[in-house]
Amino acid sequence: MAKRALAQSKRSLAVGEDLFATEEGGKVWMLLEGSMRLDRRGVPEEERFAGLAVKGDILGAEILLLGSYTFCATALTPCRLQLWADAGLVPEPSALLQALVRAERRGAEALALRCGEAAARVRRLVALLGPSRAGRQPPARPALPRLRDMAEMTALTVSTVSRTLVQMQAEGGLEAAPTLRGRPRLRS
Amino acid sequence: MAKRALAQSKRSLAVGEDLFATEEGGKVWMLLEGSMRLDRRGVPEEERFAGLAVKGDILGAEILLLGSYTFCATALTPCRLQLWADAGLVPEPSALLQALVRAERRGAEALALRCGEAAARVRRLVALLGPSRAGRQPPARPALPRLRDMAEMTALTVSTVSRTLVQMQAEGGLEAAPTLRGRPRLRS
DNA sequence: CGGGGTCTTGATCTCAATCAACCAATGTGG
DNA sequence: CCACATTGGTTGATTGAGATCAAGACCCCG
Repeated sequence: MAKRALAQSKRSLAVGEDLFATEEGGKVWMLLEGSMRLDRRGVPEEERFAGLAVKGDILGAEILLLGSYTFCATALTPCRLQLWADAGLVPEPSALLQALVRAERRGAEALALRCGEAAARVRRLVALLGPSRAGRQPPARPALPRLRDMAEMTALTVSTVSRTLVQMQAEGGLEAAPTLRGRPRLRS
Repeated sequence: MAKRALAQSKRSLAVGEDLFATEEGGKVWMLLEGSMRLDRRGVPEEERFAGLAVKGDILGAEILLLGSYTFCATALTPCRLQLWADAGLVPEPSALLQALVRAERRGAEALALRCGEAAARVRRLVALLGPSRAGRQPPARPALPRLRDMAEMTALTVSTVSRTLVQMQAEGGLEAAPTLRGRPRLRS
């Protein structure tokens, strides 16, 4: 069983993939690499975006209390995850406290993505999930999410985000953005 | 000591009062009545608003982990609070989990206050902290926060919020808003 | 009474939404 | 292998919702 648990204790997601969609086995994950968005299901399109997760954040903790997931978590960039808790593996109080603190901080940051001018918002967003700078292996994939996602997070439109990014990298604000140009996501 | 603890286990706040400003004794509170806003300190005015708390939410849990408060909590409406934890009184895992779930939910709601048209945002806001409807004793004070606060939460301006509220109560959308007209806050 | 805070209201202007093409990359099916 | 559909990104022209600027009313307090 130790072996089986180990085998299932890691996961990878491609851009656009959904963490909780397939499996309903109440597991809680920690995000090791990449960034994800949380969405409320069954809400009118516009106001679905419910939160953001970056390296070290906890996803799906509500399953331990409620027995079902509140949000739907989708990969913004390629992600690696590690099992953090499930019904048989309850986290320690200090770990829970840490998760709580991180959740509040992340909430504040997500809010800040939605005030000020368009350029400032986009800049804040890339700063938030940008630190792929220090990455070792050259990131084959562009570090930025799709424009559609960035638009929803910042409460802007795709057009505006595109214009802003173009201008940013013209001004050098985005260090030679790794050609985040068009290609459909690879589905399973 | 039991008596002392009891004596200090409740607190009340008037509109505009700050929960953590005076006392630095690392305590964690639960909001029993009213609503509060969280702010990041030392941030350029605009993007300070960091979160929202309503009845049942936990405030200041980070003190247990970090030893200092991350946010500053200010009363939007008159508040009553109860001691929830401190250095000597650590909460149970299930309570922590509950706090985490509530924090995430509240974060999502705060985000939703910043998308869509102005009218929709204000409507969502009053719906969120509005349920003073079912209140027993007639609320002497208007249940709504100051326009300044509502403006910052919705990322609108005071002018726009005012215009929106006026129109809402003209259309009956706000059931006879209890004359939320001008009066300076009462400070301590 | 004067000062500082809150709310209201009007006039003007601007930033980003909207509408609409268009290009590039991918995958699909004949 | 090539037409085609689909998805993601870019760009231009126009428009409108809300910001901005400004003034005034009201309330409270020292």
